[in-house]
Amino acid sequence: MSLAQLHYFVAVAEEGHVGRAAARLRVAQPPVSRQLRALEDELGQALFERTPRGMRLLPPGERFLVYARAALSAIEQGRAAVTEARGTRGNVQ
Amino acid sequence: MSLAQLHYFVAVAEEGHVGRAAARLRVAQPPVSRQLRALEDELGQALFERTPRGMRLLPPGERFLVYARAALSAIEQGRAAVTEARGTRGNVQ
DNA sequence: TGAGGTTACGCCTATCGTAATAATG
DNA sequence: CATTATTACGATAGGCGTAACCTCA
Repeated sequence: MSLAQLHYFVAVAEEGHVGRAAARLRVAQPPVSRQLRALEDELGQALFERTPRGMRLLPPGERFLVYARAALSAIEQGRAAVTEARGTRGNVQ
Repeated sequence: MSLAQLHYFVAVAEEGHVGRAAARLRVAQPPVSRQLRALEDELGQALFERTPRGMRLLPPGERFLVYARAALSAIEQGRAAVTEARGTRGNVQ
């Protein structure tokens, strides 16, 4: 699993469309499609249903989405916590 | 930032020692050392103090540790949530 | 037959491990 | 001078983009 996979997964879940997700991510479609499949392979579970109209989340995908967002959010918070720390690093001892 | 960097960071924070962290991660020392530095570079902030005895967390590192663990934990929970879903995927519709 | 997703393939970047090097108490 | 971290370097693997292909209503 990789952070890119989580980002791609969330984007596709939100767009319901690999093409739009890729555009939003400023990446070509194939990487998104591949990483999505790799993620499903690793989890041993399909996360999306493929339809001629796009991608629809399956129940396992819905469940995973919650934690994918949580993980990405934690990382952003961590980044912010460290960045805000600039100037507070007096006590290096 | 990568998940490997987060794993490496947490291991080093817990071990206080790149060598032991690497052994625990079943990886050579250099990758751990490099990824740690890359992480610090990306965050624009030192996370550890280097001593001849090993590595000690600096305040920004302490702050980041909380969120790094949260992110990794969320991923594990996500994995579990999907895995447990096996057999519950009746309503694919 | 058109909209959308996937596979093939070549290139490029990133990461690893071994070995050598630096730093510090 | 021993312990620990870092840098050099060659080899490998992973990921991207373009282009071609498949599928289904």
